[in-house]
Amino acid sequence: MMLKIGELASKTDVSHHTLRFYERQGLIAPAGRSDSGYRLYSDLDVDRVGFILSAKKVGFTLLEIQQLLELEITKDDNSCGDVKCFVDKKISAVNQRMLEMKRIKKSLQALSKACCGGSVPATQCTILEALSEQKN
Amino acid sequence: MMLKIGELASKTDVSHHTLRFYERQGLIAPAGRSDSGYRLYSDLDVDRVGFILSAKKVGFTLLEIQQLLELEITKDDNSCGDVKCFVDKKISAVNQRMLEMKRIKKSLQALSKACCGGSVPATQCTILEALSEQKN
DNA sequence: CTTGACCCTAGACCATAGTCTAGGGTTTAA
DNA sequence: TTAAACCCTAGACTATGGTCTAGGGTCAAG
Ligand SMILES: [Zn+2]
Ligand SMILES: [Zn+2]
Ligand SMILES: [Zn+2]
Ligand SMILES: [Zn+2]
Repeated sequence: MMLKIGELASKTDVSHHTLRFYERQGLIAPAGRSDSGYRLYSDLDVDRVGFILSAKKVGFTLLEIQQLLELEITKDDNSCGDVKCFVDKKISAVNQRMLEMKRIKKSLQALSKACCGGSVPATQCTILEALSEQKN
Repeated sequence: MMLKIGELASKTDVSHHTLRFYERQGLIAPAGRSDSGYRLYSDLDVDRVGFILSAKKVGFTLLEIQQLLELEITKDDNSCGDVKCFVDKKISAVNQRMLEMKRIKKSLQALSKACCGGSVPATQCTILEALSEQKN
């Protein structure tokens, strides 16, 4: 019933290095310790690693996951609105980054389009010229 | 005609810290040094900082900018095709990242949609439940 | 001749998410 | 009893793009 770190590692496919790293980051702590100081994890801890992995898959950072876990643990004192708000803020941040990436993509495509791409020397390459242009 | 680092910094809006950092990264080197060891920059160096800033704006990393500068310097020996290929590879990478962001955005939106967002306790919050779900 | 503004090098520090090593101790099985 | 396999802590190291400090040297004006 209690797992040592190596067992948890193979069960969750998270390395023991990473599990200890998550512990230092305050994401997970073993349910107890053996007499010799070995970490001992319970089934709840296994679930917790699952939560962390799920949250990572949807793009949350470790800090955000820490906050989500806090919400989870104290969920009786939090409302659905609190949790949804947390997710919606993340959606906004993701949207922001996507807009920036779209801008970048368009700029790059414009550069690519203007370049002949031939085997002629790049002496007059429009890409290099565009990047060299002074915007004063 | 020759600028000291502080002058280049205010001219380009790049801090002297960052200029020295770029130098360590091999992006730019002063045209010369004064007797007392001060960095002295030429007009070409000003252009070079402009190139770096332009390339940053379209999303290139410092390593990529280093490679682009290499292309620029040896442009007589490179073809337009080489330069365009470099940009197209970057576009592919950007597309990859955008796909991943879209996946994340959709997941987050699905989570948000399923949650009632009300002021009821989050004890049965579908978001927390979805993240807790085991995918074995 | 001192003050302030500038310059120098070398190196520490920040976030982010780990990975790995050194140098020990423990457990288990042959 | 000894070797393998596991565990422990503490801390270094990776990439990325800087920022900042410590502890000096230089230069110009008053
Ligand atoms: Zn061309
Ligand atoms: Zn071209
Ligand atoms: Zn609800
Ligand atoms: Zn909810």
